[in-house]
Amino acid sequence: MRIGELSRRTGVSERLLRYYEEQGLLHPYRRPSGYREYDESDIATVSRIRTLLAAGLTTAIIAEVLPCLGEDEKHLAPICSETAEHLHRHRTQIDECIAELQTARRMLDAIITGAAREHAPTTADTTP
Amino acid sequence: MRIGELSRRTGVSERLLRYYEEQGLLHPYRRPSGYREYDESDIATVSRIRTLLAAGLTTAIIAEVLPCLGEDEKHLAPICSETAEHLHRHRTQIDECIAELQTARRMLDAIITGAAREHAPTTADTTP
DNA sequence: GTAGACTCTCACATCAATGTCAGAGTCAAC
DNA sequence: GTTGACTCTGACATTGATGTGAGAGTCTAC
Repeated sequence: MRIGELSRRTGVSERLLRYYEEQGLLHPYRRPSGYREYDESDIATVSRIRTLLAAGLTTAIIAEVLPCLGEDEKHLAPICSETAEHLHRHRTQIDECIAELQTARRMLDAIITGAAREHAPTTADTTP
Repeated sequence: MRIGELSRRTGVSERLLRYYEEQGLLHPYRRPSGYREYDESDIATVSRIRTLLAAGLTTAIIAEVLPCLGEDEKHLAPICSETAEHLHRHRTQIDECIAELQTARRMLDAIITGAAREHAPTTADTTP
């Protein structure tokens, strides 16, 4: 498919799709005309890129990490230890962030519940 | 303490500490001279800010979330229904954010595990 | 073949998180 | 009361992820 379709199907602007290619995250082949040609798997790749970007990774890191995430969870390429080091640190940060957010969530829960019931339980079970 | 000490103790530049204040994340009181005066709890706050920023949240979001991470679980103030409405929306946002981060975390996990073991289990137990 | 939609490259703009610098005021120790 | 370290505000620069627009080439359906 061409860039317009990929853009529509992923919700990511064409500008960004070109940018991701420039950063080495996507590698569409080119028609003789120069038009980019993407395949179905690129949809999943774009989705992954968005997830990792949203989690605070940079395109540089993602470029190193993406080859480790094969089409369907087959991460074929091994990564250098430096990158692994970085990933470890970032994972820890994400863990901390999740923990913070969960704390915030519990707190909100307590407030909301308390507002509804006129008092706040210390430990609220809020699992959806 | 003044800004220099907080900067040294948190490792965050004075420039950023002022920026965080500008964004509503910190609220030091001011001496008559205009000097900012921080207290001990601001160290923890700055640490939280760094964690949340590193995980991809914006200062705007953090500004809304931070008050929910109170010093010691004191959320006594009763709230109007409009505020409750807001809290509900916010809780949803936090839930989405947590879900996104968990997705990213699983992704990182797969990569790290795959790199370490040369093959990847579908569900990796990576709790430290 | 041609019109309209699509794509190309390239360049400039923006936004958030940062850094850096300048000039002026403040604090503390001597 | 003076000096050196600290702080203030304010302005400009940068970097990474984005948006936007221009001008030229390409595709497709008629």
